[in-house]
Parts: sequence; C-alpha cells; structure tokens
Amino acid sequence: MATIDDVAKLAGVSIATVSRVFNNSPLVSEKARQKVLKAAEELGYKPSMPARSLAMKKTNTIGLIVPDISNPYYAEVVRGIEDVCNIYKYNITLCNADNKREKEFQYIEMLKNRWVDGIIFHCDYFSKEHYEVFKNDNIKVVLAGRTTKFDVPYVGIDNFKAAYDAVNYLVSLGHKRIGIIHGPLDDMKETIDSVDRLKGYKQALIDNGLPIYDKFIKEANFKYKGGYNAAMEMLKGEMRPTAIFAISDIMAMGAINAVFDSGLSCPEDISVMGFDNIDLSEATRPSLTTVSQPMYEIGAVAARMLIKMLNGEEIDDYQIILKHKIVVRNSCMSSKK
Amino acid sequence: MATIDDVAKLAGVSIATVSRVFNNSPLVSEKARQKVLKAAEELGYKPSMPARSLAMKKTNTIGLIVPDISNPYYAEVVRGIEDVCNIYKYNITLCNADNKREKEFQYIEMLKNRWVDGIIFHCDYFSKEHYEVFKNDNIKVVLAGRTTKFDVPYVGIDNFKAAYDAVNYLVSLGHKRIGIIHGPLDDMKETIDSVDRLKGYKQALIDNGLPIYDKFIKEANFKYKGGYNAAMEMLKGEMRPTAIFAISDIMAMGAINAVFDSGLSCPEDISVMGFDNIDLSEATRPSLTTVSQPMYEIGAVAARMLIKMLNGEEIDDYQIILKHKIVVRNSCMSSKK
DNA sequence: AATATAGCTGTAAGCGGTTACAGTAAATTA
DNA sequence: TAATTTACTGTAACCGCTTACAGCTATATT
Repeated sequence: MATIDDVAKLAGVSIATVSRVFNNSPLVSEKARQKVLKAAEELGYKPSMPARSLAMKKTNTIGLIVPDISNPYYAEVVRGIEDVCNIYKYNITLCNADNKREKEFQYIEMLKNRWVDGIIFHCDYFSKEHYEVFKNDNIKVVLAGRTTKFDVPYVGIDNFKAAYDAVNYLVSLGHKRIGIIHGPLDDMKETIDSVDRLKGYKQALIDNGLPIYDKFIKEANFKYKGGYNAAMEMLKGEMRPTAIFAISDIMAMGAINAVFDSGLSCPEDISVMGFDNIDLSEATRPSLTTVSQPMYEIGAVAARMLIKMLNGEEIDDYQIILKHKIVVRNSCMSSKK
Repeated sequence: MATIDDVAKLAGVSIATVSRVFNNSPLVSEKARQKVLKAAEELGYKPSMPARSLAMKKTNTIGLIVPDISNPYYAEVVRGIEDVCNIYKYNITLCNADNKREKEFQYIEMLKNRWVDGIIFHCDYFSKEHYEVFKNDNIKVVLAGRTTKFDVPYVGIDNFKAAYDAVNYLVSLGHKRIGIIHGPLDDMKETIDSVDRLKGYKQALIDNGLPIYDKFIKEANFKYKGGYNAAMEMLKGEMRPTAIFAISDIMAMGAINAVFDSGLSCPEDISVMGFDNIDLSEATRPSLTTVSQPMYEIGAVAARMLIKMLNGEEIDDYQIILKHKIVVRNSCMSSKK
C-alpha cells in the first residue's frame, strides 16, 4: 500500500504538505493541493488509520459492550449506535460479555489497550466496581439502556415507572390478580432493571389497593423457555392470576404459550403483557400488548452523547430518560370477573 | 498511560527487553523478566495496540460487514463470529451495510484504511464487482452464509438443496399446490440465495410432476410485513395453495398471520413452512416447521477459517457447505385432500 | 527601496512500539 | 589459558502519520 512518502515523492512536495491536504488544512496552496490529490489518486493512497491514531492519540473507534448481540433487544440498540457512529465517521468494536463480570472487565481492558476513544456499555447490572474501573482509568463511557445512581452518563428509561404503568393498565382492564415474571435479581442493592420493574409492579398493586401474592412473582432468565416455565408454574394450582406481566417480550411469548399449553386461552382466560416491543411482538398470536422501549433511540442517543463528549462539546444533560409507552395489541383484554 | 519507556526506566532495562517480555521472547533472562513484569504491574502498563499495529502491520482486528444486525439471523451469525474471534484475541469491527453496494464499498474502503487483518462479508448478493474489489486490494475475506461461483472462500449452506428438501417435505405431506414467498431477485445472474431457493422450489415441483403456478410465486423483502402481504395476495381469489413456503422465518410468521386474517387456520387449512430456524420460531403459534440453517456455526466456522488464513495455516477446503435440516414443528400438516 | 507581513512549505521530532544487528559477559571447549 | 560459543542486552532504525517551528517568497506597507 502506498504511504504518505510515496505520495509526497510523486507530487514533488513534502510529506507535511500531503498530510495537510488530507487534514483539510488551509495552509496549502491550491496548486499543491491539486498535485497531491492527483498523486494520491494515482497511487490509490488513503491515510493509514493506525499510524494516524498513534500520532494523534485518537482512534475514531468506540467500544461497544453488550450482553449478547443475538438478543433482538440489544441488536436493535446496537443498530442505533452503529448508524450514528457511521455518520460521524466512528467505527465500533463489538463485544459480547454475557453479563459476566469477568468478561466485561476483560473487554474493558482490551478496549483500553486499543485506545478506543470511548465506550458504550450495556449490562444488566452496573455496579460500584464498574463505576470505579471506568473512573480510575478515566474512560469516557455512556451507559445504554441502563440507569444508575452513580455519576455516569446514561440513556435509559424509567423502569419503575414503566412497570408501574403496565400494571396500572392491567388494573384498568379490571385485573385484580396480576402475576409478574421478572429477571434475575442480584442480591446487591444497586440499580438494576429487574429490581426497578419489580418495585414498580408492587407499588402499582399497592396504590390500587391490591394484595401482593408471592405465588405470582416468579423469576426467570429473560429467555423464552424461562418465561414459559415461570408461567407454567404460576398457572398451576387453584388460584391463578388473570393477567401476567413479563418484563421482556421474549418471556411474554413463553408465557403466552404456557397459557395455551395449560389448556387456557390468551387473552380470553389470561392476559399477557410484555416489555420491550421487539419487532416480532406484533408477529405472535395473539400479538403482544407491551411496554415499548425506544431501543433504536437509546442506542442512537447514547452514541450521539458519547461523540459529543469526545468532541468536548457542551452537553445539557448527562443522564437522559427516554419515554416508554404502552403499545396495545391483542394479548390483553378486560378481566371477565 | 504508561509507555514502554516508563517501564524500561523503572525496571532499569532497555525498551527492547520490555518489548521482548511482552512478546514472550525466549531472549530474556528470568531476572530481567521479573523486573519488567514488576515494573509493568506497578505502572499498570499494557502495550498500546495502535503502536504495535503500526510496527507489526497487524491489527488483530477483523472487519465484519452484514446487512443488518437487527435481523435475528445476522445477529446469530455475528455472535458465532465474535465468540471465536474472542478466543483467538481478535476484535471485530461491525458494519451494517443494508445490502447497499455503496455502503458496502465504503465500509470495505474504511476497513482497508484501518488495516483490518481480514474481512468477513455477509451480503445477500455477491457480485463480480465485489469479487474484484477484494481481489484487487488483496484483502483476505471469507463470505459467511453465502456461496458464490467466484474463487472466494465461503461458509454457507446449499440453498438449492435446502429449498428442494423443504418442498419435498411438503409434497410428502400430500400438498400439491405449494406457494413460495421468496426474497428480492437481482436481475443479474449471479449466485444469490433467493434465486437458488426459488430454483430448488421449482425443481422439486417438477421432479414431483407438479405444475408451477405463477400466482403462487411471490416476492417479498425478508420482513414480517412483506411476508404477510405476499401471503395475503396469494390467498385471495378462488384457487389458493394448501401450503406456503417462505424463505425466511420472519416472512413465514407474516404468512401465518395472513392465513389467520384471511379467516383460515394454520396448519389445518394452510401449512406454512419457514427458513432459518431463528430462536423465536418455536415461540409462534403454531410453532414453525422450518429449514434450519446453522447460523451460529456459519459464523464460527467462517471466523475460524479466516483466522487460519491470517495465520498462514493450511486449509483443507476454502468453500464449506454446512448441513441444513428440516425441523418439524406444528405449522405444517398433511393436506386434507 | 527597505521593511513588514502574509502565505505557504519543508525539516525534524515526536507518537509507542518491534526487531536487526552489534556488543558484552559468562560458560564451554580445546 | 585462549578461543569459541552461549545467552542476554541495548542501540538505533523503522512503521506511517501529525505538527511545531523555522525558513522562504511574494506582496503590502511606509
């Protein structure tokens, strides 16, 4: 591959001039610029990013750590991130950490050694330990899809409120026995979606004067099978819920099928509500009533915020809560009794 | 951040020795190694990748171009790729090209300037133009999920055979009027999944002595809505198919719902068969009978092949066809007549 | 006409590593 | 004991770029 020296030689100028041309410096005469451009064209020259990165201490790369790209939710967020990065000429380095601390820290270390300009971090659980790593290494980071009490920029939704609204909606349909399928609860007390959503669920019941039954609170792993099994258990025995709120669409799909496999129907016997509003939530039968998270926006806004930070631009608000909304489809109906 | 000079100074050795320690060179005494390691530890030193890349002309990065990561199929492939890259200490740079030539070439150019060691390329359509770009720039590339007549390494499945098998399966259930919802057909004559699958479909009908009706052949865009609309059209009018084969699960889901919305039921009135076997294909009702593509393996095998190429290792076969299989679930049943 | 200025250009010193090559001290060999 | 080999180690050139600084014209100013 042609280097800057080759171009300089062919154009009959110094490498400084070539460099200036490719950096749009005004300190180049039009004549020199043309000569350089012509020579570069002829040689098929483009500046080498690694060399440039080394000289400028800037890689134009953003590290992206997500739990698992094969989960449609994260995939959508990532798409939002990549789209805006592309606009601003940033590249992204994708890492799947499976929510494992060890992998997360390993990736952070790796990204640091690669001099990424910043990191967009998406985990199910942002701990003090995370906070300190980013802080100590002075890494520019924004959290996507997650909020935290720590002083870290983030773009997320109000999970408490979202769950609260969902349950309220169910109550407004006349449901009195409402179950929830939530995600893993870390024993630590940090902010985490599952916890917030569970709290929102409970608060909504309390505010509506409804009792909270332990039997109606099940933990699962955010997967289809997990949702299915949790719902199955909830549905057996005599007292069963009339509505189930699963905190991810995929688990909700599992729940719907559990309803069917229990010999009941959805939404006639049991209403099921999801969370996320992934693409496929309109494709199920019944289509899924769910809490919509603006996944693409979460990614896009997070990326834009990080890029602004990298440019040293002023930012109004480092902690952004995007709006959720209830998307009514066919998996919930009024309670018969 | 600490540099190699800092470490050398603190350890009381030359930077060459430090470098050797971090490259596991045998040319270092145990004593020196310990001193260096201790100093590095103390300073929190890790070699800078950009500097190393420049010196060694190797970035340990693989470029990854896919149409759209938010599509579960590609997300799964990418997951496979990332997992094996991670094992071999490669990072991936993710690019979404939306199957647009212009974006693809733009990304290829960008990846080249970034000195990626190789590219894994996933597009719906691999043209001569693509071939030449990779060839001329001497870029190490492997195609994932796609076959081609060009002399380029790839990992894919036999699309013709897969569609052929699918239709045969439907025929074996007694279906005689079988529709297909295929993907976009480029007017060029290159190898492309949609074309191969369509050919497989036709050949299977021919081999079974069944007529080919134009009305039963619909084009869509690989999206839910596209599948829905195509099926809707196919189902209106008097003569309708008894089975529909959609060449992606997502379109099949659209088709299933179109069946319902046409006042018919699936699989009782109309059988629907999909393609891919994405995670959620077991979550629909009825769950989807489909042709399973080993998506994760396609990604993993492609990545492993590329890395072998980068290491200059011998490779038995540069063009690998992975096995598909028919996954029988509940969306297809014997034809009533 | 002498001087100041503007506008451009090139030289050279980095950026943080790798590695060829030469050098040195200790261990082997003759 | 001298010569050779072995086992390290350091110097310096290089990877391809950016940029501070100095220098050089041509023009403007007085």
